[in-house]
Amino acid sequence: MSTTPAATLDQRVLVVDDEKSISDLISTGLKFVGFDVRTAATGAEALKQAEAFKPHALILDVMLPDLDGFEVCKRLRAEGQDVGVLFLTAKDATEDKIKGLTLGGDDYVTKPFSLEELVLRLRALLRRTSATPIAEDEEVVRFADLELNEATHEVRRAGNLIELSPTEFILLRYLMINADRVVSKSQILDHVWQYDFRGDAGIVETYISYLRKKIDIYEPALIHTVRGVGYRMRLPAKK
Amino acid sequence: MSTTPAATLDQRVLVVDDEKSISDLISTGLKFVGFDVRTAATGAEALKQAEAFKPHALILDVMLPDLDGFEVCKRLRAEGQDVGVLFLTAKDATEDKIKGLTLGGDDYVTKPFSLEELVLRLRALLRRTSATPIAEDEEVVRFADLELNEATHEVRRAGNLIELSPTEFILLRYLMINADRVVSKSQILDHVWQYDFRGDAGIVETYISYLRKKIDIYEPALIHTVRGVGYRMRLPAKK
DNA sequence: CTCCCTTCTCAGTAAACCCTCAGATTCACA
DNA sequence: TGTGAATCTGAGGGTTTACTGAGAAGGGAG
Repeated sequence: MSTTPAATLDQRVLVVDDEKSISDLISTGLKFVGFDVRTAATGAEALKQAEAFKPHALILDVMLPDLDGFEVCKRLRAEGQDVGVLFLTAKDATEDKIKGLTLGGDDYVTKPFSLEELVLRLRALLRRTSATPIAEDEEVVRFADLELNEATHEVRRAGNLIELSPTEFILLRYLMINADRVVSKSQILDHVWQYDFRGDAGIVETYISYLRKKIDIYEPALIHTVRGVGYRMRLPAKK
Repeated sequence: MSTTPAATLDQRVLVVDDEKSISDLISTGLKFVGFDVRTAATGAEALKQAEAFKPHALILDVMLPDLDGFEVCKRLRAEGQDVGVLFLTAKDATEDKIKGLTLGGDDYVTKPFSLEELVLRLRALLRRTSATPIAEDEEVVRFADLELNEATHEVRRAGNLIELSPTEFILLRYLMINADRVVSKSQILDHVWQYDFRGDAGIVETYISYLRKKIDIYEPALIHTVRGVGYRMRLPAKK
């Protein structure tokens, strides 16, 4: 859905959350973009699964019914499992627990999150923790004369710098990654907006409008409406 | 995260501390910037490890359950192991023990420290103790017309000397080392602030503000906010 | 002990952002 | 060409986020 499966094929991710709705959401989303996913609902189960599954990364809720996320992480590391961890935390979580996470390449995402945001952070984490050094342009998404850099958060069209708000940035990235494909408004809503968003899909139209005013003031227009279906990023049809 | 791994690749460091949380912190941080790290929890273990591992440097807590740090150091030297040592001491340690250390090229850092500070001192120590003479500008970080000298602790912009407090210095250095990349407030907190800091990430905003008033009174501004993400040091965008 | 520097907190202000809504516009199809 | 549905977009309000000045707390130097 969001990138070509080949790019992440064989990357194993263990998702640990006791809310089934959340772990389902994440697991479906990740499977779709090509990860090999397992889930666990408790800390104990996570430890057991990790041993057999040998994941490249963990997505780990800090609030679990038995052990907390940090404890799970600690025990894994003690066993020598060298695995990057992406923690899920409530927004108002006490910051002192969070502190120190980014040192070892781990990271955290606050609930509620959007799928794209999660995948983005997961990929960044896997890049950091993998042995191979980070190739410069692994962090750049391109389409036509559009260029979106995840490391610098810069967006350029034909070399011109474009300022985007956070939501605009994620939306544009989603469109670019799905270039040439039609994505529906509800798909966009599911991926780009936080999962607890309970508003109208009309918000997507608003943001598409914002984007057009920023990136399609240049020729040719790249964002196209497919009436009754959704949106599609493409170059003008040849001939 | 903080420097290019290549720069320190293959440098072996032995970390000796009986508090696991501390040695973990240091070890993850150092591994991440490219050092080859081993750990030991006691003086005896340290001596054993050192023999096999042949580290280029030691990070050595002075308070160990068996031998104290100085004793470990003495015995190593007696065996002919010529290795630089970075001592870790409590803030209130008797200074007379510490004095005289810097004569031999060794150094010390007081607990609690920040990771960047530790890495900074470790690198300086390795430069001093390595056989190859110290290249002058290995100790200078540059970005645009900004110049930060690690040896003299001097900062200049367009030639003008700028007075910075210790925290401001480390923060600026962190931004410069990560020039062009966006660094989040939690990343900054994890690297620049002491590991026992239990405050709000808002402190980072305050210090960014301090820095701006000192270095961005010159044109062009170099410290840029990426709303919702973090900060980024960069030259003005072309176009 | 006093003064000065530094660190950190807090709160008020300013700005950016997100979202809703409604009127205008476009499109498909009869 | 007329009509309804879908889409576009400007305006505005409420919320969030960042900036900055003021001041308390702590430590070190003289």
